[in-house]
Amino acid sequence: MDKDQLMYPISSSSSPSPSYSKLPHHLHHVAEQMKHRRFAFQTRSQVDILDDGYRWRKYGEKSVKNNKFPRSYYRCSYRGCNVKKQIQRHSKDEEIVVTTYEGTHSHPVEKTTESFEQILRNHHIYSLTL
DNA sequence: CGCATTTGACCTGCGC
DNA sequence: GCGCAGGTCAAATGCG
Repeated sequence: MDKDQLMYPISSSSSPSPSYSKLPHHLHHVAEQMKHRRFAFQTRSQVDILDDGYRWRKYGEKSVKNNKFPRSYYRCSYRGCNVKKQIQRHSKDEEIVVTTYEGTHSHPVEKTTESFEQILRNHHIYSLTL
């Protein structure tokens, strides 16, 4: 199949085009800033899927080297929202779940307001990186 | 039917 | 180049 055809719809400015080669350099820089808004935290939890109030659809899973647990890739299922997250377990301490968010939601939270703050409240945060 | 997940193939960047 | 690692696609499949 023709990958270049069906890759990403070139719609908004936030389309995750795999290459910025056609952009001027200063816009390249801006695009970089916008997209790589990412942060991660680690919690001690039996389940890897923490309810953060958003609806996610899983789009991939890859094995991680030196780790018997895979990493799961999710995308926010709100139409047009390109926020992603990945979840994996710590290689040394399998009780620890590492959740990484990337991007900013372009829409309000759909579920209850509690969800995300409850995660911070009910789980012990081991590390947080911006 | 309309959504989500599974899963192997595929892509891309990087080091050798 | 080649091979690997990380990331993504999409057809098949599952489920309410």
